[in-house]
Amino acid sequence: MYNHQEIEKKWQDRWLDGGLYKTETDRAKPKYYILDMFPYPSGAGLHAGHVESYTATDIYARYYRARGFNVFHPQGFDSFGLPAENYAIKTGISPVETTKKAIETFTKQMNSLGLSYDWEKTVNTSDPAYYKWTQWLFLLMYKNGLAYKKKAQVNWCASCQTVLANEQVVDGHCERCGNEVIQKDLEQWFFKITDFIEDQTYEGRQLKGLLNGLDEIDWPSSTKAAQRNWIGRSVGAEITFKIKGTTEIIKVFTTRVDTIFGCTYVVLAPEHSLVVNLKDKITNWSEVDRYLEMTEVKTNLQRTDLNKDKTGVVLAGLTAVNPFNQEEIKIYLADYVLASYGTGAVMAVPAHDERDLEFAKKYRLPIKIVIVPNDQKTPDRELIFDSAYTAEGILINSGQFTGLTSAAAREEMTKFLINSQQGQAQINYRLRDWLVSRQRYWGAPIPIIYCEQCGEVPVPEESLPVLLPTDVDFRPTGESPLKYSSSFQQVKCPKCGAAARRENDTMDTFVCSSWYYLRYVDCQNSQAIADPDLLKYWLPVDVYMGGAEHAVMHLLYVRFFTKVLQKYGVVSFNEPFLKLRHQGIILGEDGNKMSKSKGNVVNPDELIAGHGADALRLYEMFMGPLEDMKPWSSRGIIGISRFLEKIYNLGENFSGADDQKIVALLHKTIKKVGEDIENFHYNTAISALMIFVNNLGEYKTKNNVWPVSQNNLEKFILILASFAPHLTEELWEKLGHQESIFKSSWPEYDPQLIKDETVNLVISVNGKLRATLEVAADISEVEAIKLAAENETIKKWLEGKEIVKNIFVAGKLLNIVVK
RNA sequence: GCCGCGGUGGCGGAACUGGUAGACGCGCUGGACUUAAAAUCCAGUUGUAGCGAUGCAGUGCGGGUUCGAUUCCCGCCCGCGGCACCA
Repeated sequence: MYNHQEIEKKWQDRWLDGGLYKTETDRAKPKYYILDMFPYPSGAGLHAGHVESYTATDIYARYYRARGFNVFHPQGFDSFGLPAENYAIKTGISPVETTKKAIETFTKQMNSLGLSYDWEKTVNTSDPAYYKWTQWLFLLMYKNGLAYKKKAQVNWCASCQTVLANEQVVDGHCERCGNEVIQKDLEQWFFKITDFIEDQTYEGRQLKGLLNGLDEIDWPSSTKAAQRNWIGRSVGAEITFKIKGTTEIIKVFTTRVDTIFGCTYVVLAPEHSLVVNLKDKITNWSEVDRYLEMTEVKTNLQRTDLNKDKTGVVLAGLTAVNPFNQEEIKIYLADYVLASYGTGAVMAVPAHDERDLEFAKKYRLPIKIVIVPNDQKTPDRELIFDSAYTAEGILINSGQFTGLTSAAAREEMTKFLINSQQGQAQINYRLRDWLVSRQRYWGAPIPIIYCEQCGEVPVPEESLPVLLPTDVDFRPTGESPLKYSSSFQQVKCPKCGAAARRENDTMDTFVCSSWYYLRYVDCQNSQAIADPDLLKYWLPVDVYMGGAEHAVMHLLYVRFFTKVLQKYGVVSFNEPFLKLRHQGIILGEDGNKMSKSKGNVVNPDELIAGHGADALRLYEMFMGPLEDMKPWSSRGIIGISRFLEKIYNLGENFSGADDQKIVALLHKTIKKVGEDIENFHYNTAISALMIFVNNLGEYKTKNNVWPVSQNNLEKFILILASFAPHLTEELWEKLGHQESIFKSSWPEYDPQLIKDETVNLVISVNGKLRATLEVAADISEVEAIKLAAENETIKKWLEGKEIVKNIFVAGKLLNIVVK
């Protein structure tokens, strides 16, 4: 009987005690670095999604080891963060304690899945030996002007009592707790991620930026697209409008200079500095002031609500001048223009922009058509009044530019702007610098000291790490709890020695996870972030696996860090992860997202106890394509248990000579499973393994003996081993092997054996299948036509018809075209 | 609105560069074993007409290219994900 509990426990103990997964040091072998996104060690333990992605990489790691690669496959813990801190606030138990316990649980659970991690290579972001280097990296950024403090409108979550990065605000709400995010004017630390959007040259080296780097990596197109969207590059022009009778100017940004002859007014964001500067010239100030007050109390969410009516107010007494035709136009203030993007001002072209049209209709502003479709037919005014013509076309009513296409006009008009010094070509980005400071306790302290004399002073490298104090009150107050730790605050200025105070804020946990992948290779090193030789040998990561929810945030930040590290010579590569794959979300059995409240959560521990780790691994890989979202099925895993029991039975009851058909199928299966693993097509790999067993089963004798030689059975077990490590290791031992199956090589298939001698030749008439004939694989067209003509069914279909032609695909089909 | 991905039996899904649609698994139906059930084994299982051989229809919808289309092209519909008053 197949007793999975006994077998799995036995081998897990032996593997760990025997150091089976210890990273090899033989540098002669080609390396292969396979990495999982490390988990946040929550108190809830592993969930089905963890099992899915960790199993996927485990199979990959075992396969590449069998293929002769020096595989590096570590795992660690992203342990700083809010849940542990919030738990501490509730219970008074230190995050240090809860984190330690959670990591123990996670490690135990991962081992119970038979995952082949080398636990000597691990990281824990809340360990001072780790965050010392997080702080070191902060200083690297600081020294190179990439970390700076700035007062700005920032995102504030009142529930988490901290500021957030733009990436952590989803639809105006906190990514963590769902609370609505408000804007606050605060002084905060930023990383200059915007410096790395485009390619740059540094000390004679070409460094790829965040945009172009995407072209060189094998990542899902959706993830690349998400990053490009987030960066939001727009190519256009900056144009200067003079304000009549003053020395002031308005700069606007547009991607459609070609429409500028249709500009009938200019709009400023309420926060625009001109409003205050020109207060004296504005004749309706009380009205303007009322509008300013009204917009000030609105949240960002309210202001960017697409469904609301556009509002605005004219700046009476002011007139702007269109630099192309000297037309004098009105200036409006409206909160549909964002202060944070471009110049905070736009030229309004109602005929060719929906937003401007809506505003123009409401305030009865002129609408002037300057672009017509390529057929030169002027769209009628009624139509324009309904909906703006936003497509490109041919320019009309545009002075010397009339008749040009939109694309040509943009070029010519930009030249005109440059020559007349009224503007320039301009590229704008949506991406803002990364706000990294947090007013929370459970994170890496920012290594900065403030001195009355010397100002902002970085902590000297030799004083790192700046330890997170333990004498704190966790309760959030809107200021970092570190402020109230006396041990933390007692510090002398590193420059002048006078009494000073520390920076109270900690770093965003995404900073900790932006570099962990390189620490694994030398995780004990206290002298350097990692030994350059080790970095050179193992990096970059060959395959990275994790959830698609990190498409922007983690995956963008980690690329940014890598580019910084490359620029300053810490690493020699530009992109951290050559190949990236996402595991799909596993839904509850009811098709909904798993959640405690819905009661549809599946528990890996229970499944391992009931069906075994091998069954759980195999089933999650069999459910469907790895990257797809798919519902759990408690029946489905039973099908896998049946399959594994069959194999156990096969391992105990086999004998005899091989059937040639079975041997051929075995070699085909070896080929298919290998190729499928390489492409992460685990579902079809498992299907192929099942087909082999099913076919072998058909030749089974009456007394239940499987007709296969030990030699060939071993080959089958070897290709199954990556999926079901425990069962295959057990059978391997039963077959008389002393050494682990995971020290064996992947079996080679014989190309001669997988060639079919006969094939089912499809005979179709006018493309419709009418018969299949079993024929020699190398049958000629002439022979095939002859055989088809003799076939009764085919005869019937050809009766009274004239054969126009025959299409013959060797070894596949013959299509007879008749009239 | 823009960008990315997808739509195939009762269900999860398979189908290489256009060439037997529905592999594999679940479920279901019938049978064997059993006092009975579970487990296991055998047969069947896209719909439809037919006792049957077999025919017809069929991969979201409408067109097209082709000897032949789930696969390629055009136009739609629907779902998921990203961005979004970003000018």
